[in-house]
This record gives sequence, C-alpha cells and structure tokens, in this order.
Amino acid sequence: MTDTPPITDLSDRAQRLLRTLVESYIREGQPVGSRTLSRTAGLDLSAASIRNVMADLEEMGLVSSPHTSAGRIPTAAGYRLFVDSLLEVKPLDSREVQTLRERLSPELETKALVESASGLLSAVTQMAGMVRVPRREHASLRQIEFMKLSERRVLVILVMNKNEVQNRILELDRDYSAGELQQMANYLNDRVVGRDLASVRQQLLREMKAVREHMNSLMLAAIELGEQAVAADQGADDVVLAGQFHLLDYAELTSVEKLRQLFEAFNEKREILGLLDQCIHAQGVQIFIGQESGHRILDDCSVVTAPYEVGGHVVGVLGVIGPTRMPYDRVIPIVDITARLLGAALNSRL
Amino acid sequence: MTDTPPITDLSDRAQRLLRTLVESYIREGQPVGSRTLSRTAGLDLSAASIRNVMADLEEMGLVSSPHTSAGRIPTAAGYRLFVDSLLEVKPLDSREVQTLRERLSPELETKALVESASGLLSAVTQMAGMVRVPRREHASLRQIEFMKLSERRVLVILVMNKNEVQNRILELDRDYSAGELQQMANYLNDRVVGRDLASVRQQLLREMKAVREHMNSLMLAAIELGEQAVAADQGADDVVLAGQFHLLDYAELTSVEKLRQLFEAFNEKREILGLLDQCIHAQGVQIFIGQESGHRILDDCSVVTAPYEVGGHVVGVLGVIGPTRMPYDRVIPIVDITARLLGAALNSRL
DNA sequence: ATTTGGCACTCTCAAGCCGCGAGTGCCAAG
DNA sequence: CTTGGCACTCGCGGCTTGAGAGTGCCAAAT
Repeated sequence: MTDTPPITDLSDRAQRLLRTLVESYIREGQPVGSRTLSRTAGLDLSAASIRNVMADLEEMGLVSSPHTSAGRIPTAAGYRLFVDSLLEVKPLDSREVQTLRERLSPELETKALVESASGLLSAVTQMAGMVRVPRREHASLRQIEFMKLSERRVLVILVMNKNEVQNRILELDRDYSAGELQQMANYLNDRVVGRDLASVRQQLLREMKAVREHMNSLMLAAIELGEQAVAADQGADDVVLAGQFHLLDYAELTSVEKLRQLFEAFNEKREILGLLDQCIHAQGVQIFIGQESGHRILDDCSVVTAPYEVGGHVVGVLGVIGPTRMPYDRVIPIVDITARLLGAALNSRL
Repeated sequence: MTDTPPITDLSDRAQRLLRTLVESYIREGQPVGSRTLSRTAGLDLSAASIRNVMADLEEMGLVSSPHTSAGRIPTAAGYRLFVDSLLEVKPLDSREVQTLRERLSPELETKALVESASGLLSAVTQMAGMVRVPRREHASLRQIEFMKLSERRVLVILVMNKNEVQNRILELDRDYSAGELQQMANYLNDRVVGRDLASVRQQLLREMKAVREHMNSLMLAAIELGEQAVAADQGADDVVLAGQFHLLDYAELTSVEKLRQLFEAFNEKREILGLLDQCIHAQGVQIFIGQESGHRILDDCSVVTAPYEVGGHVVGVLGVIGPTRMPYDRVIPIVDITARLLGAALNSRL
C-alpha cells in the first residue's frame, strides 16, 4: 500500500531536495552534489544531512550517481515524480502567447499552418518540434465538382472550407460527357454537402448496395466516383518536423552513433508517426520520459505531446522532442497552448 | 603560359602518384604515406623516390600533410586537378540505371517525383541529396477554370499537364455570377491555352494596357483575374533535401559546432537555394570542392550539381552534398543520370 | 533522535611523461 | 636519376600522478 504512490513515502524535506536537484540539473546539466544542495535548497541543513537523504533517494531509484564521486542526477523515475508532483508550471507571459497567436493565423492554409506550428514549437523551445497533420475524417465537405481533363481522366475538386481545397485525378472506366459529370456532381452535392468525409463515405457505400438494381447507371457511377473521390485521405499519414538540429546542442546526446540513428528516424518519420498516433487519444498534455515512449531511439529523450481539436474532435497531435533534462515547466505550457491555438486556427475557418 | 594549366607542369609520374593518392584517400580516409604509394601505384619505385615527388606536389599546393609524420592528403587544389584531369568516371551499370528509372516514373505527380529524386540521390550516394523544384515559367497551360466558393472568393484551377493541377483561391473586388465566371474562363482559355505561364502573363499584361478603354468591363476583369491567377508561382522558391543524416558518418566533419551550423543551414534552406540557383545556368555536371562554393558552411564539403531540363529549357538543378573526399567517379554519373531521368519524367507527361 | 563535523576513501579529469610506430628529409652510394 | 640508410619529428595510446569533488560512515553535539 505504501509503494505504488511513492510520493507518500517522501518527507517534505526529501521532496524539496529532489525538486531542487532536478531543477538544478535541468538548468546546469551537471551532477549536483550535497554541498550545492545545502547552499541552494534553502533548508538550512548541512551537506552531511543532505547526504543521508540523497542515499535514501538513491535507494528508491529516484536519483543516481554517474560514479562514486560525482553528484547525483535524476533517473527517469525521478523526473517522473518531479513532473507529476513537484513541478510548478510557469504560465506563459501574454506577450509570448500573442506571438504564437499571430504566427498561427487562420488565414493560412492547412499545410502552412502546420508547418508554422512545428517551426514555432522548435524555435520557442530550442528543441525539435513535430506536428501530426490533421486527419480529415471529420472535416465537413462543402462542395464537390468534377472537371474533365481528357477522355477518361477527371479532376475531382473537394472544397473543404474557406482556405482548403483538395483535388484528385481519377481514371474512369469509360468516357463521360461534361454534362454527365455535371449531373453526377449535382447528385452528389445534394446528399453530401455539409457532412464529414467519414460519414459521406459510409453513406455512399450504403447507397451503393441498396440501390444497385433499381437505379440508373449514371447515379450508380456517380456514387462510385464519389466513393473513389473521398476514399483515400492521401498524404494524411504525415508528420511535419522542424528544428531537429537543435538536438545537436545537448551534450548528453553526443554519442555520434545515437545521433545518427535519431536523425535517421527523423528522416524516415515512421517511428515518429507511431509515437504520435499512440497518444492521439490522450487528453491534454502527455509526457514520455526516457524509455517510457517505448521507442529505443528515444531512450535518452523526453517527449511532450498534446492533441489538438477541431469541431470537438481530436484531429491531430503535436509536440516536441528534447533531452530528458528539458525545462518541463516551460515546455508543457508551450505545447499545451500551441495545440489549442492550432486547433482554434483550424476551427475558425470552417 | 605554363602556370595556368598546371597539368603541363606535372610529369606522368607525378600525375600517376597524385591520382593514386587521391583515390586511396577517398577510399580509406587516411593520410597516405610514401611506402603505401610505392606498393600500390604500380610504378616500381622505392618509397624514397616517391618522397621526392611528394615534396614537389606539396610545394605546388596539391597535397599537404596534417603533421610531420603523417602521410599526405589532397588539398582542394589537388582534388580539383584530380577531378579535371585524372578522374576516370565509372559508367553506372545498367541495373542501377534501371532502378533509378523505375523510381522516377512519369506517373508520379511533380512533388512526389522531386522527393523521390532527392531521396534516390541520397540513398545511392550515401550523402545528402537536394533538388531545386522545377520552375514553371515554361510549363504550358492546358486549361483554366474558375469555381465560385462564396460571394467574393473564387477558386482558380490551372491544369498544367496530365499529372499536375494547381489551384489558388482569389479574393475578388466584387461578386461575379457563375455565368460571368464561365465567360471569363472561356475568354481566357481561348487565348492562353498551350502557352507557357511566362508568356501568358506577358500577353495578359499587354492586353490589359491595350484594351483598357474599348473593352467591356467583364473582359477586363477576366484579364485581371487571369493575371492574378498566373502571377506568383508560390512555393516555387523551394528545395527538397534528403538524407542529411548521412553526413554524420564522415569523421572529418565531426566538429559538433560545424555540424550544427550545417544542419541549421539545411533547415533554413536559404543558403542551399542560393547555391543551387547560382549554377542553374551551367551546362551539365558542376563540381564545387571545399571553399569553391563560396559558402562558409560548406568549406569542408564538396557539392556536385546538374541542371535538368523540360522541353529544352533548364527548369531546375539537383545535386548532392558530401565530404570533399567523396567518390567523384561514382557520384558524378549518378547526379548526371538522375538529372536526365528527372527531366525525362517531367517531360513525358506534358 | 536528529544533526553535524570530521575523516578516510573513491573516482574522474587534466597534465605530464614515455615509448612505439609511421613517416619524413636528406645524403651518399649505386 | 634512383635507392638504401639514417637521423629526426610527431601523434597516439598507455601509464602515472596530483588535484578536486563528492561520498559514506562514525562519533560527538544538540
């Protein structure tokens, strides 16, 4: 009963010391000794007393020493406790929020908006930023049009909202006249407009089965064409990274081999995509410290993510990757606010 | 007369030795001593004799020794001479060409094609690949259509070729009916289709001045709208990079600070863009060794580029960035062929 | 019972030293 | 002109050493 929430095991003093230690290590990047703690923790204890506490903390697996006579550094568990119970999150000052808001203008088109968000995350935190591009399942469809390109090729135009238009080129099974295409578009517009892509797709599939016999072939073709048009959300399996190079600044990641692997992973994106997708259903900011993310390559890193919403649905995730000793008190609100602002920007153009 | 083409100053023997030295250094990455050269150059000379030649080469600034008792390594000038006069370019074997050709299928849309090219360059050479996206000035226009989105917003669709469609959203000064938009489109299609963007733009500007008075206002509006539509080739100022992480493998670039700057430059792209633009008018493969590129960040790198053409016009440049000791004999034909294949792929879908 | 000063101990890190190996330059003999 | 020989230089890995930082533990003090 006393070991699952280790916080109850910890005296105020131990908590205070752990907190000071973590803060100091995050700031300086160097092991913290008892002497330093006795000076900075404001507890008016001698170094010797502090050493006793540190020995306890070490036994609990919250801190460790790189070698006998270095100070202590937090372990992953130490960071975890720190983040969960000891951290005081600094609210961003309104000037910073204002800057973020300006750079995430609803006027931008989706891609630019996402790139801007990723760039901002990296610039503001001095770490790597990442944004999972928004899923479109719940984006509602405003209008659908066909445009004949050549005999069997037709351009499908899906108008999503004020600032976003998608188009796809489809290969048809036979030649349709411009008039036929217009009819098909009208037919589809009648029954899909204002609905979201996912439900449109479902409905089209349903209708296709239901009316196959007693329906004229043009309608059937229309449905099929519509289905094809809204089917694959191509390119949606993507994530936009920015500022990876910032990670070169952190000495603790300096094993060239590790760095290489990390950058290779950034290049491939697959792993990052998996990471982000796995926390798309979490509520609010989520933090993975060290191995918690489950991805080997990120063992020495921490990841802070937050989902963002449009129209009440989570449509994507964004976050940053940095060293485990990142300034969580700043990073957490930044990621949080950026997610809200990105959501808001996407939302306000529906 | 004897100093501009230093090749005439060099005895056959010296050339042979320089060549062997450069090849060996490119392969091994380590200073080459006289002993090694005497064994590998196939000249049947003792190490002592070779030392004499090496002293000459050093005096000419073609090689240098990192310290008294290491072997010699090529200087930038040495690489230059090697590349200009001593290099035997290996033709790619047809299997490799075939692979490249398959991955650069004309079926892909422009963006995918460019990304594929960049990825291939990096994967095949194990260095960083880069592709300047094609300019569209000379891309001919097939069709132009307008689609009304809301009162004053209209979607302009520019059909460029079989696999490429551009669209832009324009804000209008007044409300046009769907019929008016159709008329405008017809008017524009009559006079622009099949011409390239640049000349279309010029013509529209000319007509705008010429007919301002005795023309009905709809035509004038059509011209203005058309002008706006083809005006800015947005997003064309771009370059697609790939495989930057490969550069982490080369020990000679291992000063973390330099690497950081390099990756920062990759991130910003501006500098890379400048580099590529500066060699867009060169014919065929161009090589910058060390400082020759004029960009500080690339002092320890070499750059190999080649422009690619569509319809007889150069529309872009591609290339690779790697260490000065890159295997030029392989890299040069790879860059060359990739440029040709990319051009061909873009061309065959006009 | 907790806190503290003291002390012995451990370990890293930087500096210095040493000998090896690789390579050079030069010279005199071939 | 070429070559073997020889003295010399220099970087590198290994070893030692001393300083500094920090720990753990104990006995005395509060």
